[in-house]
Amino acid sequence: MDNYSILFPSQPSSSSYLSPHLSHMQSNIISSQANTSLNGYLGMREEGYKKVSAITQQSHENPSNRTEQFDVKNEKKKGLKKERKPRYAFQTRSQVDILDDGYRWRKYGQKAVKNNKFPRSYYRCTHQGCNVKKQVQRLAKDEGVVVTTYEGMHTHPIEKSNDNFEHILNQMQIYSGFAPSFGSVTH
DNA sequence: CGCGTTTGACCGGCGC
DNA sequence: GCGCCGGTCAAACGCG
Repeated sequence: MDNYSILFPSQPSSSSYLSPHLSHMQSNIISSQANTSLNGYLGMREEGYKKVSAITQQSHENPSNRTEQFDVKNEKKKGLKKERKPRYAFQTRSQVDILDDGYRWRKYGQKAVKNNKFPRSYYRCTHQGCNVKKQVQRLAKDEGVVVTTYEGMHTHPIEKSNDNFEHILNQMQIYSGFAPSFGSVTH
């Protein structure tokens, strides 16, 4: 956790090691809604999503309930494509992939990424009724950089409230206008 | 025993 | 239609 620092997308990588001055955290948040060139920097395919609707993440997709999934399929048959929530990407310089952010995540998949020797991991928030997902992936170019992509927003409080990273989270929420999950590391 | 991870299978979309 | 690709499922497994 000592080497948590932010890589600013708009800056050359010359001085990518920064002390964690998290008041600048918002610079690191890339919204898929904004459709800026920053997405290109991340090499993500946010623009490839067909529908970014502003629906709240309701339980239209219950992992443990097969019948509900059938409903979703029915919906799709009516011509409704799978709706996508906006996604938010972070870049963080860290040795470890697992950035504990105060929420509880359950890993549900891992896939190899093309042109990247590192795999991408898929996590889902384990909170009841919370369908927030995130993907964690390491940059092929710079293996010191971890890209975390959040999908959806938490509608529930953080479950852990540990050390000083908690107030950092608050900072982020203030600056960015949404409630990212990021922060404390269980040490 | 409850919860989280691992990992191959599966599935839908898309390009050819 | 077929194969690739990104994403998800779920059974088996691991661990406290």
